[in-house]
Amino acid sequence: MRTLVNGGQRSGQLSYRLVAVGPVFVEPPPPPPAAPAAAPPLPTTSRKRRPDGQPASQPYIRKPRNAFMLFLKEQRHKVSAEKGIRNSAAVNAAVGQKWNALSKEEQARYYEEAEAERRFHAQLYPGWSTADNYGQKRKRVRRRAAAASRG
DNA sequence: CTTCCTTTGAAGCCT
DNA sequence: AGGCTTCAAAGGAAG
Repeated sequence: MRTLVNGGQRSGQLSYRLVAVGPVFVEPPPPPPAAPAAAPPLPTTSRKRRPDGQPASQPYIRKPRNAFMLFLKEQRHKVSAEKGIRNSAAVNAAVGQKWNALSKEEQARYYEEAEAERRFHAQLYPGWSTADNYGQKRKRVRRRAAAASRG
């Protein structure tokens, strides 16, 4: 269990109020197989656009990051400096290759951290689901080609 | 100013 | 049940 602080938030835009409004934290979370060393970071604010038509009083709750996203965030600066590339799309692709080159043991650390972040996120926002963010970004572009080419 | 690009993974949507 | 789509990060590029 972790104390909720207004950790990495800017300008106090997001506030995590964990007042005792209900029996939300009565049950302890399932014990993780391997206790995460560091506290999963709180969801950060996004520079991308806010949901349309939603009141600003309601903070935008972001999806928890998956294992690769954690790896990406950790390696982005290094790879960018090493390869001398600043374009994120190119950097991400390079990090993707590094990710695929990792052993399962090396990847395991990120999967565990991502799992811990998901649990923490679920505690922060018990009723939240990924569907809440559907249609909140982009213009609902059809990207069938991307899904098809990955198969 | 807003969306795209680009990656993998999670998860909801839709058939 | 399984394929498809969106969104997580992120910053230059494109519109």
